[in-house]
Amino acid sequence: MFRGVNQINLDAKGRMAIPARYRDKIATSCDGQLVATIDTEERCLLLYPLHEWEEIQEKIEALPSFNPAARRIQRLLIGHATDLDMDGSGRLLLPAPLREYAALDKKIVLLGQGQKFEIWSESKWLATREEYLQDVEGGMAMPEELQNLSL
Amino acid sequence: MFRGVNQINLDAKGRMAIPARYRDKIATSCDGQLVATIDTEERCLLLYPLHEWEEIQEKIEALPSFNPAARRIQRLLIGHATDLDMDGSGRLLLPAPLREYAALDKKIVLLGQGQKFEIWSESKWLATREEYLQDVEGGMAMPEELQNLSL
DNA sequence: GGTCTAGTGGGAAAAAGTGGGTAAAAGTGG
DNA sequence: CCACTTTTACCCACTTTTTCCCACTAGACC
Repeated sequence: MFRGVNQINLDAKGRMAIPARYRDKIATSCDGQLVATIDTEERCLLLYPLHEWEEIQEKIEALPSFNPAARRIQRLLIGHATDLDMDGSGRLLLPAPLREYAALDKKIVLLGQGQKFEIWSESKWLATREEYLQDVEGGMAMPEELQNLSL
Repeated sequence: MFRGVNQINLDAKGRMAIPARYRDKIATSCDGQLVATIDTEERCLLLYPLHEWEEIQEKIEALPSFNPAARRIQRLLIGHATDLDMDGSGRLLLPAPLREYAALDKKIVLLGQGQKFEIWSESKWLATREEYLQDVEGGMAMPEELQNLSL
């Protein structure tokens, strides 16, 4: 399980150094093979260990292909999914199209999210986080399961 | 399984270089033999490994031929299906009629979509993608299978 | 304060992409 | 049916990009 926020700098070639504390887990769980794709609701990227992604892709491909909404999801998610390998120094090269989608410049944020990571531009992440906090404060509607959660 | 976006340039002869990361898979799975046809819903092309296409063609041929809608699909899909071979440098020559249908000029995009690829003109793909993202944001109606998908 | 490790940058070798030229084949006309 | 023209396909060479590796810096922990 991945968790935590990490501020990371992209270098001039678009590479990001995976924080060392995740490297062993990634190396053992998927031999350094990851898949990055876009998040369709927010302008950020999702980063999965290879086998996690393959399960998801199977589910997406199994959707009825005559359904327009399903076709869209297939095009967006599978269409943007890109295999990435960690290099010898524990870095990932994020392809230009994905960097553009998420507006990643030098400063980015890597968010651990259980089975996957999310990659945000730092500025976008900070803005979105503020927005979320406002919503919670404003008494945003919550599903019942959430209200019964004891932290 | 194919996935990912690839920006590709057509050369003056209408050839497109298949990205190297797909070549091995194509060479082993169908000995470099592919079939391209049109997508009837969007102005893009579909690219299948030969045997994948043959299964699809059998299904299309089996449709009731007295049904006008079925006849249309047969004429459009089978009618435009064209055998293509990778050349020694891993390139495909896209025939002029197909290029015209999908409005392919120099800059095109190859989208991995599981068992097949889609080929788009770059400008059309970017426009369509924006449209899709808007729809997702706007809470477009989704099939039940999709709502239960956890990514 | 020294050593080790994570992070960063850059350079060189290899591979991928691009273009063009030539030979073969197909099509056309006499 | 033969010859000529045009198109297609195959191959080779060059340029650009990518990938891999090594070295340096900075920070942390002993």
